[in-house]
Amino acid sequence: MASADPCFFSLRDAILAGTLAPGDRLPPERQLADRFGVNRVTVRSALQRLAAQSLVQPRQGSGYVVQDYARQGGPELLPGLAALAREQGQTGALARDLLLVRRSLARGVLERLASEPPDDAAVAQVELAVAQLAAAVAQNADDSTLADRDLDVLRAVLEATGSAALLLCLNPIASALLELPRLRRAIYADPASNVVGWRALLAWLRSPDPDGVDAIAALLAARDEATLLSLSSEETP
Amino acid sequence: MASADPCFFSLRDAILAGTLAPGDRLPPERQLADRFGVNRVTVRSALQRLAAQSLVQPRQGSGYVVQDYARQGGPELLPGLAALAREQGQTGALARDLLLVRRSLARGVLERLASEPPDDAAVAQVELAVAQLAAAVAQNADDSTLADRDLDVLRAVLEATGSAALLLCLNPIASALLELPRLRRAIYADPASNVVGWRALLAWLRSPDPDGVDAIAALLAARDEATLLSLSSEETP
DNA sequence: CTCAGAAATTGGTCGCACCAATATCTTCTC
DNA sequence: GAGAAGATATTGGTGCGACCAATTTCTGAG
Repeated sequence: MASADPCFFSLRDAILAGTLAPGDRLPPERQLADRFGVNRVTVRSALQRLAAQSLVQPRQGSGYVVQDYARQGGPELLPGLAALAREQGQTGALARDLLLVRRSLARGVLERLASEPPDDAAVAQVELAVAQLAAAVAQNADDSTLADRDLDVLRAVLEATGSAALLLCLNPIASALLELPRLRRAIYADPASNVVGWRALLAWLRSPDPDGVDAIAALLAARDEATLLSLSSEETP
Repeated sequence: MASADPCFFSLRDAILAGTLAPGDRLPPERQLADRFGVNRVTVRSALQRLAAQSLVQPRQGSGYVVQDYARQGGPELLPGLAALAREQGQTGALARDLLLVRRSLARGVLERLASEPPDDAAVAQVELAVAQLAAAVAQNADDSTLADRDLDVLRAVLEATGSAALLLCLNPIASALLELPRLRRAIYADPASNVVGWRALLAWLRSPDPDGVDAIAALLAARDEATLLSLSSEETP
């Protein structure tokens, strides 16, 4: 009852790690099936998943060619890269990048909201999400729960813009963040200050003015800075 | 010799358009195979592609449930959404969002580069990309070529940061932009000014200082503003 | 009415056959 | 001997039928 997962992850990790370089050709399906001890159908299932992530490209009659995921791939690869980085203990650089992207998207949202203030219902949604986060903090919830609540807040803010593109870009970033337990802990090393930050954003949301964008952005940047500090201090022990 | 594509696109569009709402269950594989006149293997191939994009989730014994792509999906859905919006002639909102995300990511890059100036080799790469774009403009290349060259510039800038996350986030945005021909034309309505903009960024790159970030960001924003104006003026005729 | 167990439904895997596109080798021509 | 046209082998794509595993639904005993 061998599953398709081992085949998928084995090949995926080999590509992400660079063991299989762009331009390389994979062994033929029948051979892979033999090697992994599964049926060709199962191998094909795994290969199709790889192709869906732009990691390989099938060429009938020729074989599967490894793609350059840096040029073709999307952020859905980030969770996998995060898991890989974690195994190798090199999460620092990736964590910094993820926070940067998140912050950048957040700033984009602020600019949008400054020019088009959200309606009251949307603000109420954000308010609710912040309240639930605060409640979770008060109950000393585990950081997994806190992360979920925190993401709900950000999601509510994004939904206030009515922009699908922003939401879709954030989702994989969020998933990748959750793949890095240490980063998750670092983000919530000081849960209370997180709530304070969101409350500041909420206050701005109620009367959004362009001048406030920089202030909020600076606040988010400072928060990420603190997170990274907390993360690096945790590296040594 | 029916292919998996019709099945895939039919279901995908139904989900993106909302005809199939989150929580709905798809007809069973065998029934879909019958309806589309293909084998179950082919249907499974299409369904696995949908699952890879978080549009559906298979549940053994139960069926496929439609997911809420706004919460689960990633930006790899944007090209599909773009194609759908184009058919309905409602590209304006999506175009604006795409430009916003692109601009936001670009600003994130600037901040990173301001704190960590790129090495000379990376700057040279950007220089080369700008030169090739300028050459294409001088030759009056079609906007498809221009778009590619333009993206190469942005890619070179991102690579200067050495950040995989930023690159992976940009890729699907770029693909989605290319799915909107009108937007593509609007971006290159005035190719020369594009080159000017990149040259300004290039100049900043050679001696990046934090104070210049806002200036470049404003320049990018103005550029997008002009693009949207050009796009909306094209709508009426 | 409740709940345990049987039956039906449905996705997951297997094995084999055949088709279509590509790559490689063979053979013929010059 | 070099190049080109055709034959052969390789390799991904699809079809068919079967069985397994998880879930749901139906059935009947209490």
